Amino acid sequence: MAIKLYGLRLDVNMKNKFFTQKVLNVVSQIPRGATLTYKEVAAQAGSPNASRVVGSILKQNYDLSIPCHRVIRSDGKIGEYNRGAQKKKQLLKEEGAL
DNA sequence: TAGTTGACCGGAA
DNA sequence: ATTCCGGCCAACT
Repeated sequence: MAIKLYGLRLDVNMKNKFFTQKVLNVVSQIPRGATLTYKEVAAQAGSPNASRVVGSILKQNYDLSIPCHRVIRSDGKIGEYNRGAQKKKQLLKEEGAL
């Protein structure tokens, strides 16, 4: 559904490709040994309340050049991972991020 | 195009 | 410490 507001088309229920690109970019910039939370990534990408969406985006991404294992939950838990939560924990430990 | 689904978050019980 | 619940919003169907 599209809503017109002051000449702007706000598409409800439709994708925001800018957000997705920004998320991937932010995650790819996380240095070795550092971690960000899903919420922080969402904020960096311009949508502070879209932490859950960050997860679904990273879930879709299989590009190894994007270190999505460095994104963890704000409550201190590790969170999920494409190749298994154990693998994620192991990678972080190897980088000294734990 | 409308409805459903989560790699989440923060507060409440 | 641990579930439970409502809100969030791009992707999926």
